Amino acid sequence: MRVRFAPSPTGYLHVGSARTFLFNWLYARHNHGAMVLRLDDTDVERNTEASVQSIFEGLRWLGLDWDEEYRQSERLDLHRKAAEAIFARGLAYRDFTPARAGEDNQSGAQGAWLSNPGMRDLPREESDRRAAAGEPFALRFRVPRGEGRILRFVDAVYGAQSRPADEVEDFALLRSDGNPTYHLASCCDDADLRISHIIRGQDHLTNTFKHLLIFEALGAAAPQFAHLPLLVAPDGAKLSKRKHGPVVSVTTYRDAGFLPQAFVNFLCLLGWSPKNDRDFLALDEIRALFTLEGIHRANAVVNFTEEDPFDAKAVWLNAEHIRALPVEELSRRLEPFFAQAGFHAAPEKIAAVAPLIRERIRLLGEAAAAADFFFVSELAPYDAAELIPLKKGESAGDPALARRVLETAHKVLAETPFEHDALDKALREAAAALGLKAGPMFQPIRVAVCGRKNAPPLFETLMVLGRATCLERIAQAIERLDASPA
RNA sequence: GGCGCUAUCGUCUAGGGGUUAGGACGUGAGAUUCUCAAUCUUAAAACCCGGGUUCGAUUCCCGGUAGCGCUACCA
Repeated sequence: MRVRFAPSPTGYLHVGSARTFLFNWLYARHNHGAMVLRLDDTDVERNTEASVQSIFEGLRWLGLDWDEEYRQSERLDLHRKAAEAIFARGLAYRDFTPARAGEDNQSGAQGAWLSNPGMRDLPREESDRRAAAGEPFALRFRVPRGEGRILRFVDAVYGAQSRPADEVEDFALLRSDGNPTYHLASCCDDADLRISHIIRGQDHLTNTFKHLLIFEALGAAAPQFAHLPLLVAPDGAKLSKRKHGPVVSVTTYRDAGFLPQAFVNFLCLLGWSPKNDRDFLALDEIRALFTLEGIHRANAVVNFTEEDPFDAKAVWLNAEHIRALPVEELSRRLEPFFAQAGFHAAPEKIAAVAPLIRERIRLLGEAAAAADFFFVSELAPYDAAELIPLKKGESAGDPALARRVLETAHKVLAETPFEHDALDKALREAAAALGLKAGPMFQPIRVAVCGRKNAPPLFETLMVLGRATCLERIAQAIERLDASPA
């Protein structure tokens, strides 16, 4: 059992490509087969080495591996020889018609594949003579006509497919520069590399009939086919960089702080179902559960908007995976995101912070904003009014009360051991002594210490911050209160 | 235009001749907690349309419609 992923390196790794790789990988690993990575770089004009690197980078980030690696550009001899053999067998012919760049024949032209009349039936002597004279030509496959031949294959996802050969155009095998086309190169390599299952996007479903013809001309058995429903944008169009921007690049997800396992989890659910009502899945589980039968046939929409570039389910899955991570690993994942925000802290510090924010972030990229007060030496300015607890329905609180709370807190924190239970007990007792519930007691402290109302649980936060910082910030909060009007 | 593929809540999907059409995300409401988050409960939310087959179709068949794909010397 051998499968392959064959991207053309013309840009970064696309989420659709990533999913195709994933499905191939899952199939290979589930069935103990080989995963082949082949770079289909026959389009010299558009291929770049940078793209090759970004594909590798993306796949490595996903945590998916492969067993063999090839580049089509290094296999051109094979393709040309195959083309010659096909030509020698009379299964292809030279087409001397100049290439028509950008021209389309969607506008009602009947039998567009016959639009180079004469070429198919050009006498061999004339063809040879013109070729010898150096006239450029494309090599076209001579699709059987008028024989009533029906091309058939059974797709593992879409079922039995058939098409009369008469409806297949005489597609090109070789360009006029002598380079193989995708169809030729791809089939040659699939045959040569003994690929047993081709799992690829549904946009190739109709192309498969051409490929059947090529495999036959090559004298090779056709592999099994499984076509995958396409990933589309909310507007229904196939995801594309030009139309949809960076949201189609896996690096965008990575840089925003998706965990690879979460992203893989999200991707696998697009067009495939474990059929067990579960959504949160680890890679091992997915691999164990994966079958081609679980793939369904309709295109899947990846939801995103201008304001919200990530599918809500992807974000939720990421939050779930973040919570499932051991603290040490989460800390390790968080470190670069903190560093990027200018927070360079010791691993122990990050490990102490991580548990406090893990339930409050959905993307690793949100961590810095959620935990800034743990790292900065000086709190960003905040409104003193935040320090003043409000009763329900009240529009203005009592600054004097806030002041009393903070002064009490300062005293309590100066003499209480910075341990969870001790802080809990001491602060609650202080609240009771002031005739306050926990809420109005804790809020001023929280704001004083974090610079904002919404933050992790108070005692844990105080402990991570440490006594000195807490006392200093509470003192500053009191000053702030005094300085503020009203 | 031709050919092909597809069609279940907003989205990802399960299901399948008789079901209260299931789950998840998201959304609303409530509970809970020192805030936020998390968690729990709960609500609203779908079988594209028309024919046929059938005692009975969302499910099977046909047609329509819509979306997508292919129709390149792109892959």
